[in-house]
Amino acid sequence: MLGTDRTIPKDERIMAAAERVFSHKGYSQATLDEIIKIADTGKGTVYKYYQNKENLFYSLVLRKNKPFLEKLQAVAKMDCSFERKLRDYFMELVSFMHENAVIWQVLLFEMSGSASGWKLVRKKGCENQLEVKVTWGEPPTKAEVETVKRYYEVVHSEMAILQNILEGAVNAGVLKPLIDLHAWTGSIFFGIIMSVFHNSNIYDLETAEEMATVITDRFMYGASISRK
Amino acid sequence: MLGTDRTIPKDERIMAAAERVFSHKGYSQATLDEIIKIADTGKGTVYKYYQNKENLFYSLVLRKNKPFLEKLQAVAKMDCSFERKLRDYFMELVSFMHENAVIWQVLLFEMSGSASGWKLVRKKGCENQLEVKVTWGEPPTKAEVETVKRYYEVVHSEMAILQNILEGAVNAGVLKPLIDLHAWTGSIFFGIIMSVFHNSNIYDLETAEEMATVITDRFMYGASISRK
Amino acid sequence: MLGTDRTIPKDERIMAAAERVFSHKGYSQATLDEIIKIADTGKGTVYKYYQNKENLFYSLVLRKNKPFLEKLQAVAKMDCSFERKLRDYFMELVSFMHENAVIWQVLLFEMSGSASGWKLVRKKGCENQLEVKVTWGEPPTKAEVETVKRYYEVVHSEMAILQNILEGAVNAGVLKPLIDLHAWTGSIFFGIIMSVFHNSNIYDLETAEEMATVITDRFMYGASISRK
Amino acid sequence: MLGTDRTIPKDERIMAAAERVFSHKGYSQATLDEIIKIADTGKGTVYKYYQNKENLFYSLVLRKNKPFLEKLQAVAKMDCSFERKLRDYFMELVSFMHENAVIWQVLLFEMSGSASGWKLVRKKGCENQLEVKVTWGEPPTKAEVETVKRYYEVVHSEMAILQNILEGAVNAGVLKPLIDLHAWTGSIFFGIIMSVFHNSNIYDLETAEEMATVITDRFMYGASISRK
DNA sequence: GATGAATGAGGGTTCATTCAT
DNA sequence: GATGAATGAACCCTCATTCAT
Repeated sequence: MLGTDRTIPKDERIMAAAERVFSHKGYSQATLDEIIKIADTGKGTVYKYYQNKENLFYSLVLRKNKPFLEKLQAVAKMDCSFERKLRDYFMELVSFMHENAVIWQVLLFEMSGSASGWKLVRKKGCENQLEVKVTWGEPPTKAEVETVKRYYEVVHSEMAILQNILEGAVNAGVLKPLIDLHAWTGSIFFGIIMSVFHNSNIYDLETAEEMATVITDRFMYGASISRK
Repeated sequence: MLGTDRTIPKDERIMAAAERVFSHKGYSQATLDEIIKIADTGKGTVYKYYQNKENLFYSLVLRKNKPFLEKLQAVAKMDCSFERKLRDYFMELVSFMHENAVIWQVLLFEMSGSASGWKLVRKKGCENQLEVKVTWGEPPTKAEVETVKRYYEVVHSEMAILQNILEGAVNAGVLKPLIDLHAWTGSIFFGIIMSVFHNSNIYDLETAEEMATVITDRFMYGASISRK
Repeated sequence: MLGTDRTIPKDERIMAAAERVFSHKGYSQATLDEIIKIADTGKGTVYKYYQNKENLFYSLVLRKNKPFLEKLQAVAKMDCSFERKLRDYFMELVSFMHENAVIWQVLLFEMSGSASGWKLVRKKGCENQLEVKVTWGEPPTKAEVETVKRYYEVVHSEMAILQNILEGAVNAGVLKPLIDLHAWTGSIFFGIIMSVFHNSNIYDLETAEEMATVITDRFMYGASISRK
Repeated sequence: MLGTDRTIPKDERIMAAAERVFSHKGYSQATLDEIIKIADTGKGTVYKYYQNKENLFYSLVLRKNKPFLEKLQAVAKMDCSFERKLRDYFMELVSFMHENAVIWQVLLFEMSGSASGWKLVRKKGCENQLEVKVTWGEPPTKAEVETVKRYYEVVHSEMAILQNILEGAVNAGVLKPLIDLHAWTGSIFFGIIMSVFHNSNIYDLETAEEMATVITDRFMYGASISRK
């Protein structure tokens, strides 16, 4: 029981319990009852610190994301070869996603918003602006948009760093010019994530490292034996 | 109303309605009430043809997967260049995943099994065997394992074909030897899927084609400007 | 137990139980748990027939109001002296309000809307139009306005008949011209209601009759044309 | 923030906050959280000075009633015509009820006691004695009776003064003899209150005055000795 | 004494599943 | 066989009240 340790503040105990439950059950299947049971606390306490279930989840995501982002930024700022930089980024990504697989799966699913009949799409040309695109049903409320936007920004914050690294490499003449850099970034980013999600045998540092190396190499030089 | 056409058997009307609803709402948010309303049938009828909600979802997945697999197999059997084959496989994958984004997202989530405290992992060396790996809590019942296994196998059936294509190319000396071919396959496969999930701007055949070409090219020759 | 009689349909059993509970506890203090216990039914059943608690209450009000309105209308259409007509109207009002004291008290309280920071006010000059007047806090949602409007209309339907009777009398020269007839009507109407609410000793037909006579008499010889 | 002024004692700050909140939200919708936030005090403090929510409400009622009663008594003691006295009483009543509409509405509702399956009824003939009349369910506990009795007495204290005025006028031969004076008093008293509750257009002194005049006039020339 | 973190019973509401018709 | 009325466990959330600090 996580909650048994009375020295840890309630809000942290709740957060820890939430992490465990969301990690195991995903969002919809997770229940506050289970969380408070693990945190050994009352139901009202959760609502004191976190407004509601969604906010608890979001808080968890933010909390996880913060140190992760810092690591990624540190990588981006490193003074070293592009290839090294890329490899390190991938390493961090692989480690993190392995540890937080379920939660980030939920995050990505919610972020896509597709299950609600609408999406957030970057405005063409103006990539910082997001616009709501309704595909069916009722348009979302402002609050709903805000929620998805927050999720979107979490993921985007992680991707943006990769995009920067790639951009730098293109400008430095190390990479072929990439049209639609953003799409490329997404493809790599999501590709790695999904691989991690579905390869549970990567769970130690060594394999993570190995995986990062392979991915980097493949990204850089491709799989073909011949040259184009 | 889909169900109005009385000539169509009930089970098919239910299936069609289920597709519509699951595609829109995902699994948890989908309700039988909405499905039967669209199918214009009684609630008991659903339980007659499909044991329960989960089974209905699975049946839908199977039904969608079948023609998709056939297309992929046709691609694999084509007598043409590896590159063409790859490109065509990607095309089919992109189209299909675009059309069935929400359902397959659910499928992948459920398949990961982590949502229940345990996973299915391929036995090292013996890749056809799956074993249950409990990460916490109670071990799953046989029925639960069976459920996840079924999802796993659906996805695996799609990936296997890609793996075959790659394997052939390696053997033919067109591709560099790929250690852990399975992991590679997963990486590519999931990378594409995720890109599709999160790029709503791919929605017509033309862009799908373009995307497939780019992916193929990148996979084959990499992004580096120089040769290794 | 009201619900024991299996021959009565569930929705009527629920309605009967709701009447009992709302009559006893008012709106806020009434709980669905108690209602379903009395109705001997499941909680979901309530939501099948009535969308939610508020709707259940409103349905109850409508159901009570309908026969009451018919009686009042019958009185208004009677071919007799104005005084007789008025007395009969009062009689019906007194009986009804005695029987449904708590429910109508709730109705009037909710209708006033004052506890929500806004009111429905008749537009000056244009008495059929209602407009929202915010006195403090957030303006109400459309749904909230609609709810209060419905309550308002129930009460108004009862008052309108009295107003008609009075108007007829003024036109016939039996009553002094009454400026702001609507306010007058309200004053009389609410005065009677409140008297009933707080005079539990009026509970038989005889006293109701007596009370009606007294009220009529008092009203007439203040309002009668023939003096001052 | 009402509570910011540190010179005012806590209990008064709480009372002021309670007035604001109960006036806005009614009883059930009012929360202690909002009250203590406005009062800028701790939750425990409320329970120190006032035992519980109900008691806080009652204390508020008493506090409001006291100066009001004094005004009414002053009116009753005035040395002037009955008509003037009546008009002034009405004026005070109208002003007060307008200002305290929500709180007094709650008060009247709770006072009726019917919300709990029993009522307080004046013993016939012996009007000062109250007896409990159970209409259904369990009889109330002594404490519950006491609570309702307290509310009853607040309202009665206001009505009693009107009754005195009327009684004096009857004895002085200004008014017709009124059988069941108490019922009459209630009818007038509650009639005015309800009119105020449901006429939000009375909100300044001038209209209050006007209203009082009209009511007086109407009452008088129906009740005046000089006719029929 | 004053506080406010913590509580948990209880509220309205949803929905997969059952079973009598 | 097909139905859909009925169910009730389970959900998220609120808030009056307590009590350790």
